[in-house]
Amino acid sequence: MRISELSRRSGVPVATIKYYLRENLLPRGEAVSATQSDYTEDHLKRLRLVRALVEVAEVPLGRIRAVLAAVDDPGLELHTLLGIAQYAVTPQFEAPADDPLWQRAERRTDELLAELGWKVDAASPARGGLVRAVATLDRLGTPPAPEMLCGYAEAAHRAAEWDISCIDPGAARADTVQEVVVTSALMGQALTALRLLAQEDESARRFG
Amino acid sequence: MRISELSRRSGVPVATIKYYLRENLLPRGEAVSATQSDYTEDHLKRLRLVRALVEVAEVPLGRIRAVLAAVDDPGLELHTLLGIAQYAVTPQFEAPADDPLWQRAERRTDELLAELGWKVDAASPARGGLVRAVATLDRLGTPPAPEMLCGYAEAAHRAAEWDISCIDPGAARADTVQEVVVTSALMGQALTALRLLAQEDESARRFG
DNA sequence: TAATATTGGAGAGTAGTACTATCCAATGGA
DNA sequence: TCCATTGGATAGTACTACTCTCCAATATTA
Repeated sequence: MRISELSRRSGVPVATIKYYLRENLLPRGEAVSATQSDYTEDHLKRLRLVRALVEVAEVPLGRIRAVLAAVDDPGLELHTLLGIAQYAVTPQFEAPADDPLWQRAERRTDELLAELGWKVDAASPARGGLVRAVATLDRLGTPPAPEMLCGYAEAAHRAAEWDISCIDPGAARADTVQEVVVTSALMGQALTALRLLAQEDESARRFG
Repeated sequence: MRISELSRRSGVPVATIKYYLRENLLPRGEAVSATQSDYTEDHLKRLRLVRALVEVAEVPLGRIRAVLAAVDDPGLELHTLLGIAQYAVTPQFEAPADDPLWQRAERRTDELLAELGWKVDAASPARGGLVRAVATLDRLGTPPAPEMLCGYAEAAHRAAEWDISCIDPGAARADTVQEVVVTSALMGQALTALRLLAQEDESARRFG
């Protein structure tokens, strides 16, 4: 198909598709002549993936590029790929040096992880994100109760079990890979939305 | 205290504090002379809240302004305030008209909510966010299984129970209000991080 | 008291992200 | 033949969140 049809079927403007081609977020179509390339269903699929990550998961384009490179790398194992997908959707930041509050948050986080028996990389961006949330709550004068963190961890574990059980390690790799990335990013959005809805319901029951 | 001390104690540059003053994210200090104003501990508290929402929860400044107006409105009930806080942290978007995929996602979402017995506003931004996530997963060819959505909902409900049970309706309003906003936004970050950590652990157990 | 620093206030400038518009020459289709 | 479309490149735009510079009026300090 040509670029105009790709645009029509995806709902993405031609100018934006050209931009994605320039930015290596979408591979070039096969050149048919100097003024025409042929795009396939795979291009459409990839374009939809990019739009899903941009619009819904709000992943910056630079991160999406990294995710796509991982998706296209046939040598990567699923566990590694999941790590890359996670890295992409987790905002990075540097930990402040010599902040006693931060160090306390790190201690509390590591204690929680030890108690749960979760084996995670100490350099995991998700661990950093959790430390930051705990440290920030502490700074604002409302440190989370250990039981609350534990309850949250149980809830998170329940969701993660579904995520991982959805992965069929025997299925065709190309399909699995996109599914891992998509599930990690979009079901994260779903969980966030569901928590807010549950809050609304619970708040209505108690106060409304 | 003067602006330089406010800057030192908060870690926020003076230029940024001036910007927040201009943008009505921080009330002006009491004018002592033509070149000096007095800032209080409340200013520091407010500044920390703004930074927490900007840096950690990644809420845009325009939304933060709306949240702060709600926080400062003494006439608002807790349930209403929670709604405003939710509205602020949920990105807005308009639903596509006449998209059969979207309509299917709406049906599935409403069925889920009915099954769960959750009483939520049909115009709730969180409901919109859930519909969008479901519709996007569908468009990408991996619609979430109903049991999975249900499992996620249970997990979300668990977290939300903690959120709401933390609220003491009898406590001093000014404190409660900030706690509601902060819990909603920052524990959301914590939940996201915990889910990724749980994924990492679960993935390591099964594949790693 | 003189020199230096700080402040409030305003406006302009900057950096990053994600497009969007315009232009061009080379086709392609009616 | 002639008008629309395409690939390719460059420049411009919109938005957010600062950051910088300047000014005159104080404050502080040597």
